[in-house]
Amino acid sequence: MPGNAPAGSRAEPTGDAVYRAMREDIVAGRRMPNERLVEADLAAAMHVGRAAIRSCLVRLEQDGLVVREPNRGARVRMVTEAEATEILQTRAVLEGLVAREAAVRATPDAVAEMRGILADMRARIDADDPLGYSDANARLHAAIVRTAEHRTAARLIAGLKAQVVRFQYRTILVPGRSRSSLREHTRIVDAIAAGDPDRAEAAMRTHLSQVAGTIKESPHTPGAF
Amino acid sequence: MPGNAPAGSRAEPTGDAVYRAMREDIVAGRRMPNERLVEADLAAAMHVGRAAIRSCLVRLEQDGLVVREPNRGARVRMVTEAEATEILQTRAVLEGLVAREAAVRATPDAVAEMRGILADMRARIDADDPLGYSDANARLHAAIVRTAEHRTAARLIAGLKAQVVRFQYRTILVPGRSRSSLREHTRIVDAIAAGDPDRAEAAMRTHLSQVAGTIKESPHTPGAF
DNA sequence: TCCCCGCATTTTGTTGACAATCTGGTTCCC
DNA sequence: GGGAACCAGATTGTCAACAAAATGCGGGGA
Repeated sequence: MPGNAPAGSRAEPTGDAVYRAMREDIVAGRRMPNERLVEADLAAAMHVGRAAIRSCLVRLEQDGLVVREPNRGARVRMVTEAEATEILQTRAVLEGLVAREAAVRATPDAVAEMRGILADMRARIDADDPLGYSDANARLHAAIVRTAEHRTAARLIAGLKAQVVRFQYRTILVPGRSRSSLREHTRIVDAIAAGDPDRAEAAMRTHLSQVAGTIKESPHTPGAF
Repeated sequence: MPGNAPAGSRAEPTGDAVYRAMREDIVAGRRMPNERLVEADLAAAMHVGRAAIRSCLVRLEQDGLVVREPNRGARVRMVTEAEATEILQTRAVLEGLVAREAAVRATPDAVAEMRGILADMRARIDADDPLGYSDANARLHAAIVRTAEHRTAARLIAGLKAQVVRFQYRTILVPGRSRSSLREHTRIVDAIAAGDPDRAEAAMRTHLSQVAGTIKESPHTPGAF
């Protein structure tokens, strides 16, 4: 087991904290796309040296969350609709791989957890709680990724997800989407429980294709975040 | 077209050049795994400030090519065999996606180019030139990726490839591997030429499964690079 | 009125020095 | 003799100041 990050140990004192905070700001939409990220301002706002900000911006650029032009500074990266589609296609095959691995490795405990989350999702639909549903949705995908024990795919998926959370909110408001989504998720979990990798992968891929289709069809809401 | 890096423009004056050089050093194996990367030394060796090296190391860490521990510096990342397998699995699904897209988008010109490369590969086998074959191999994959016009997948694949080039050389020496490899590649190109996405994806995935299998079965050669 | 040129401002890129931390060997005490 | 504290060397993390570059504005000329 190649030492993954020991959860308890301290990482880069300031640098890592700043990175996480900034990243969270961007993915949560607190920083608007195309917003300029001036190093001095950020440093002052976060009570930290400019060097830390700089290093952080480099990392975020590598993550694809910001763009940095040579002598013109950094801006929050604008993800176009076409690119969001690309990203979702990519996520689809990666999560397909993860579902496949999960089907191979799933323990009864893991399956039980997934079924529990499915039940929660159903409850959220009945309670007409789209945000709660969305949250349970995320938990289910996370559980599948965890079960797969595939660090490489997990890392890539996390990176891609961060780039498109902004588009996510569109799907959770489409009427009737939740019910079909739940059906799709149930099929995925069934395949994993049955230990059928092919079916698990196929189910995951059709699920994410549906999501992509929903995003493409849903209307633009430019400044709506 | 969301402005990709305009090839001709100048990027970060020093930073980008240093990054590319260092990356090439690691990928090409001129820096051994686990080798310590001391900022001051690198800065002196490359005639550049420590800040540039620092920024470069941060980028390489995000690429997964180096590991940086808090106050203990950076080292070239050691990729275990198990991890190489993970990476190849991931590449398999990503290149599968790319092959699928290529099948949809392929123009007659693109297909002609691929067939030309296939012919070259055949010639290299007959000439008993494994390095030339390996090179043509890379060119074919690159041509497929180019045809697919899928920037997201292309970026991820490039990142993964960089991490495992070190293992690549094992496969090209396995006797008889070249001929089956050529067969697999021919099937991929046939499917792309026929505009059959499903078959293209399947062919690419079986091909990369074979590669993964070959790597796993081939013997360790610890210090051999 | 419109366009082009030069200047001041803003912001990034770079350098150097200093502080904090870790490593490894040494010494002192039991 | 063994183990723990300690000290010197090395290396990273941080900061402040300087230099280079780009942007935007205002003035001058056609």
